[in-house]
Amino acid sequence: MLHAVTRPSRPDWETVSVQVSARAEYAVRAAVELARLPAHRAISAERVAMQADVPAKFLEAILTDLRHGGIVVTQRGAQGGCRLARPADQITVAEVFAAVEGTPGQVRGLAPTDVTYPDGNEAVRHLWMGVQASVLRILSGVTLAHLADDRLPPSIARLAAEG
Amino acid sequence: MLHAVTRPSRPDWETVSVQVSARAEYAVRAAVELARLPAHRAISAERVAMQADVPAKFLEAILTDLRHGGIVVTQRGAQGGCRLARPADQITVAEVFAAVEGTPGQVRGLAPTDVTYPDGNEAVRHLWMGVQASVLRILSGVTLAHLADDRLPPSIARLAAEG
DNA sequence: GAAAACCCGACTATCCCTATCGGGAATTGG
DNA sequence: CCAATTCCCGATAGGGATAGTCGGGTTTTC
Repeated sequence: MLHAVTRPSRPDWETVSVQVSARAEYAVRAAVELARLPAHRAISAERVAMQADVPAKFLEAILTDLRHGGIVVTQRGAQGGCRLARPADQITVAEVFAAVEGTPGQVRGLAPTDVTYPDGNEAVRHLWMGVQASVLRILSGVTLAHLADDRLPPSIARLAAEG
Repeated sequence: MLHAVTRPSRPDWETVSVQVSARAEYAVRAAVELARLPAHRAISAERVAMQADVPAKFLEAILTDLRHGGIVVTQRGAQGGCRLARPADQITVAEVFAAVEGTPGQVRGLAPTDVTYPDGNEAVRHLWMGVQASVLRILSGVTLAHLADDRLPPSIARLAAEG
């Protein structure tokens, strides 16, 4: 028979799976490299791949997404390349994610607003929505300029330290 | 030539992919069903599966994880079944996740503390850690008792509404 | 001892993610 | 004009994780 042992609500083995896809991570790293260039200076995708340590052909595909998402602009031909479409302090990490993640905000393959829960189970859906909002809030608060300077807004740095 | 058009930092197409696995979702739903039982009352896995609308054999595997994680206790034999190991208000959703998610807190398949970034790119890693801490904080703030009553702590309900 | 119920390892099927390939189209410098 | 450079894009392969199933074994109760 078990007693109702009171456990700490956050034992140290307790974690949650926050998975950042390689695609998203590479996109951020690449964008940060671009953010470190002098304004309006373009460099080739291959050089970005080297500097950000990302497989070159894969990065090419990612840059296509970033271009479609309005994060970067590109220029073909000799002396072409790519650069940020806007100043680095006006591009948030959330926007970078949105550009590269094809299927946003999924709960079991469905858009969270579409998941139907029986009556009396709305709270579960709201919980997923809350998590999503929280993540979005963080990623919207960090710009490429922050990352290019290797810093974070204080509130987020505090969160990271608490981890 | 592009002007530096000032975009809103959160256009409405902007989302992030917060993926809740079927496994985790089922685990939470099942645990909530158990939380709604009278104290110390056990029911069979198959009935839980029906009530929570989860494939029966799959739930069996999930319940094994929950048992290993100390979330539920089970009793074999006729009139056996499973029930929560502790009062529902002492079990957080974070614990449920921890029990069922095999490979927690990954960034490209590595533990976030193990991902090495070149000098000057620590902020990126801190950002992932911040996201993770934020998610963990939310999931640690919601108990099965909350969900069984179909409510959330006010701060989290507010987050969900903002979504 | 039969029925109820959990227990568990093996297995399949499928999907998505990562990554690459090959060639085409634009641009520029000479 | 030509050739080098660079982006552009669809097709596709491989691998690993995820979802879900199967069959049979074990424990407990009536």
